[in-house]
Amino acid sequence: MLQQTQVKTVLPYYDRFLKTFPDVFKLAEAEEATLMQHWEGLGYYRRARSMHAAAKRIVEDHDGVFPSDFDEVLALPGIGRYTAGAILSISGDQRFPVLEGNTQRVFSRWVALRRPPTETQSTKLLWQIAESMLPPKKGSGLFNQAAMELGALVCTPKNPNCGECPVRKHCAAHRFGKEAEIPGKLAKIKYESRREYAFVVREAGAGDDEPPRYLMRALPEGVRWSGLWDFPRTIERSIDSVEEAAVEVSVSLNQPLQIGEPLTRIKHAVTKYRIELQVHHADLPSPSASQNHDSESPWKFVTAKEMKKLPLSVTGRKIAKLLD
DNA sequence: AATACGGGGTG
DNA sequence: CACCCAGTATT
Repeated sequence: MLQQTQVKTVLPYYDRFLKTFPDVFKLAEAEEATLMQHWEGLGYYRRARSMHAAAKRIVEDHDGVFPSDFDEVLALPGIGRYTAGAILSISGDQRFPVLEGNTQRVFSRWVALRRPPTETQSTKLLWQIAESMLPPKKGSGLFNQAAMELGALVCTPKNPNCGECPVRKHCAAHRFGKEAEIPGKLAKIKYESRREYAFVVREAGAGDDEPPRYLMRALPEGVRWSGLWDFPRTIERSIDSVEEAAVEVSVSLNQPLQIGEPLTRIKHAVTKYRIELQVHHADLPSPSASQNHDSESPWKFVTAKEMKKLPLSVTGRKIAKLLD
């Protein structure tokens, strides 16, 4: 959960997660949708799927006991060098270093590294530094956590609080007065603006006493928000007009889509993309077609109440709230 | 080596 | 708005 996500953000998720999945067996046998439900809003959803796969493998290959061998931990899905080192140093005080956002910055300043820390050579050097600074025998877990905590609370990206830093006397960046310029600037991200469209398709021909149902589907493997549910929407490229978007969505629905009134406009960001999502109502002109989709189709009509129990993307959730 | 993957917090 | 977060997997 903590990969690329601030501790403060994770805390409430973590507590709920442990209550629902108190051990590796519960996690392994859970439905993926249940897992995703608990992950909703955290982002980087592949982490949840990887964790699920890892739990299954721990049950199958390790008799339900988390491995203590570095290479076996590293081999688990979703676990790289950082996470393997963090787990083994913190849980068993094994002597492995960690290098992540915080320690990258802390050690870059420590040695006054000129180059951006993400360059291959820098990364190699920083891992060596992290390893060399570990206490020789006991205490690697405590050291790693302290180093990360120092980065999170004192040695911050902007306006580092060197006056409070317990190790400032040994920090090369501070000695040179270069703490503001180090770590070196990363290559500037090229942001890309996109316009995308979503459609709220209300089921035609439902009785007046029935709650309305809306078309949704779970995103398939290999696309954004894989494993989450969402309304029909465009994805993967910018689209200029609602008409063009309707055609695109019609293809995936395998039936024509009649554009209705605009409902809302949601701005959000996915990595380098800044997306303006235009949301329209829409109809399926032939009611029979809306009921007779084949069993291969992922699309389903869902009530607002049912949406509350499905894992939705954040934008999907925002739209769902408007329908309730 | 570059890119995809989310969403929220912060200055 | 730009940058960053207790990164990993894939191309």
